[in-house]
Amino acid sequence: MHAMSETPFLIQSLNDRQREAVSAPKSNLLILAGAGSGKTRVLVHRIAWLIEKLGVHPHQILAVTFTNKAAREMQARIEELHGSKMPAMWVGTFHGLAHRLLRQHTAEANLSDGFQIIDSDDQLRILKRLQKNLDLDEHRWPAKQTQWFINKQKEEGKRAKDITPSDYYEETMLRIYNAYEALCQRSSLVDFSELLLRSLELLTHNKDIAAHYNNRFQQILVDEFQDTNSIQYEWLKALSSPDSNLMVVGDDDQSIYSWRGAKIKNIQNFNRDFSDCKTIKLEQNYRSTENIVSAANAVISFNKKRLGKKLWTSGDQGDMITVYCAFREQDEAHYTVSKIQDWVEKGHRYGDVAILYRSNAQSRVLEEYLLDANIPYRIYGGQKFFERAEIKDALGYLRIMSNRQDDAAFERVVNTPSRGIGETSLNKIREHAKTMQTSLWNASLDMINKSLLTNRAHNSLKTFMALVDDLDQDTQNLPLAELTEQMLAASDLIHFYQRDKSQNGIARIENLEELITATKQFKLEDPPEQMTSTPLAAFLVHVALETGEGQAEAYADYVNLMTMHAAKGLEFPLVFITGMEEDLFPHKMSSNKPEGLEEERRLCYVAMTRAMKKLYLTYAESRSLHGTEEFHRPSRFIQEIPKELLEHVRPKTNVNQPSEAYHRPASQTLRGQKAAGTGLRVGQRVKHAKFGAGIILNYEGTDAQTRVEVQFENYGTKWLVANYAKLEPA
DNA sequence: TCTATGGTGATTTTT
DNA sequence: TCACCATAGA
Repeated sequence: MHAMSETPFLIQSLNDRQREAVSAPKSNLLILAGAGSGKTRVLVHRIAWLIEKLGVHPHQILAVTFTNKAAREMQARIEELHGSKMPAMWVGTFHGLAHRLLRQHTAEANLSDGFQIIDSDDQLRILKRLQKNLDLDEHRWPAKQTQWFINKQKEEGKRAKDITPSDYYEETMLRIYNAYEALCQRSSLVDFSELLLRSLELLTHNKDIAAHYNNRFQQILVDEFQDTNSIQYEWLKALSSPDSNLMVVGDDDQSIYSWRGAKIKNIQNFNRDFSDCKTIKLEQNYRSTENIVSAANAVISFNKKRLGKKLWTSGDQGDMITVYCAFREQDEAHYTVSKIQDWVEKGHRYGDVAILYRSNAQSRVLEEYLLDANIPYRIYGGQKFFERAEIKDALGYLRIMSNRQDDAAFERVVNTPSRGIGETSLNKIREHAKTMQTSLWNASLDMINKSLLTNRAHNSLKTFMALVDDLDQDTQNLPLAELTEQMLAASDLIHFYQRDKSQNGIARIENLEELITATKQFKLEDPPEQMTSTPLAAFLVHVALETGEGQAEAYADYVNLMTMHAAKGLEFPLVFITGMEEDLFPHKMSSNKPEGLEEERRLCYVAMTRAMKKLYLTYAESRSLHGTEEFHRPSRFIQEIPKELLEHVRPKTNVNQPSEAYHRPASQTLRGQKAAGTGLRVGQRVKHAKFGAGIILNYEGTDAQTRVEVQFENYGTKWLVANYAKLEPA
């Protein structure tokens, strides 16, 4: 193997700490990897080292990530480094690997071979229906909240039977939880948290199976460890043994998902839970300029609960960090756009640029200005392909063709497009299914046999069921793409959406066509998918675990818009962090509790460390939020950055001599704007006791210190403190 | 079954 | 403000 001879060279290309991590003897390892410190590199090299130097067989390695993207990247880089495919190694996401375990042992996991995975949207629909069935008022018991409760319990490893209700609320939640568990079991449906819980139970209830994997997985590696939740931690414990080693890589300073159940404690207690553990810190940053690194360090140092780590770089000092104080969000957007134009005029790409914000709603104004300036952009984290309504409809048909007991799919498609099975008949079917303790499909069959429905519903239902049965029959031996095309035609879905001539309808048809393309491209590559009974079932598994992100054109040159959360793991030469305002960032929902505030600060650290060359922080003095004009102070995070790293910019607005850059937004956005706390507006005519008549050009500040700039007819322009100047409207 | 209207509430999101 | 929802009415 040529890889053997390459290894020394590759090792040399690492820094001391990285090399220490990669070449450590077999042991438990905690790698604290700062932003941009090359953690994926270390993970990948460690795997190569294990195989080539420490005699570990790929078969004995388990590598876990959070996202499919990260898993794919890791797999590709290992294979590239090693020089060949490594099918024996398990690389995947927590959910993907849990699924694989379950497929491998369906019987022991008490699942049928054809079990399918549902996403959170399906889960919510099931719960809504269930609650209606239980006669629970949807206002008093919002299904969203129930969903949250159930997932929370599962993530703590708790089944309905494990919980003793302490009040009426929990009692009710448990009733639903029980009904939900029963329904999923009956329909062979598994939700995301169930994948983990069920596979954990598989291991804890079957000592021999656990022993098999304990013995097999000698080396377990985990990426983004700071994001693991309780059940994922337990899951890792269950797969490891005293004879195996865990290498976890993470950064407590980048833990931004506690609200999703991630436990920082996992990384903080790792040393204690896993004996004989060595900790290595990767602190050299290869991404950003020194100024950016210093600024990020300064901000994060305000957090109290840290494992302690300080990034450094041997790179250039770089530019100062520019702080732009805008009057309004339009002004902020305009400034951002103009700086992007400057960047591109210097010969750089749009694709180098990221605009980050705390909440999705902030993207709108930015989009308007980008559109206006003809700058191509892309928003990350919109709706995922396989989550679109029309795609889910199509998948609903495919699912029920694959498994008639799938109640979620039945509900979705029985009357889509409408074929005369209304709410009344559906309720009867649901009722019947409930009393018979069976699926909607079986209940329908029974009702047809016993003629329990009105004629119209009877016939419609019969047609629907025949449609599904026939489709299934007729397409048994067809390739997936043809099967899908037949289904779209026979179900009338295509025609249903073709009738919609709007922009929206056209897009939906395009998406359905895209679905056919997806079926054409789908190959049975992953072993767990091979373990399903049919190619169709395999495809359904694939789409359930793979939401269809990131198929962006490889060399498309777009400005990237995304939330700070979505930016984690990415890097861009030029980064704008917008909306640096108190109550927006840190967000007011988080800033009351110290833990919340610390997480916001970590988010700021994450956002800042995305920037490689140049970082802009922008904020607006006033911003319309939920319909009202709000005034926010600049974010405290700006003040946490040492002054000497910052360069402040503020639009100058002088009506006589408008400065080129701010001409347009200034005149447009300032006019009519209220100078806070003064009762005065920009553009308003006023009279001063000494200076006489004038017009207000600008203002500054938001409290008792607010100053206004007035152009007097006979005395030129002056800045006056509004509270003292006694300006009268004229 | 489709459309219009009003009430409501409004971080962050992967699988 | 705006988008999403549920409900009512044609």
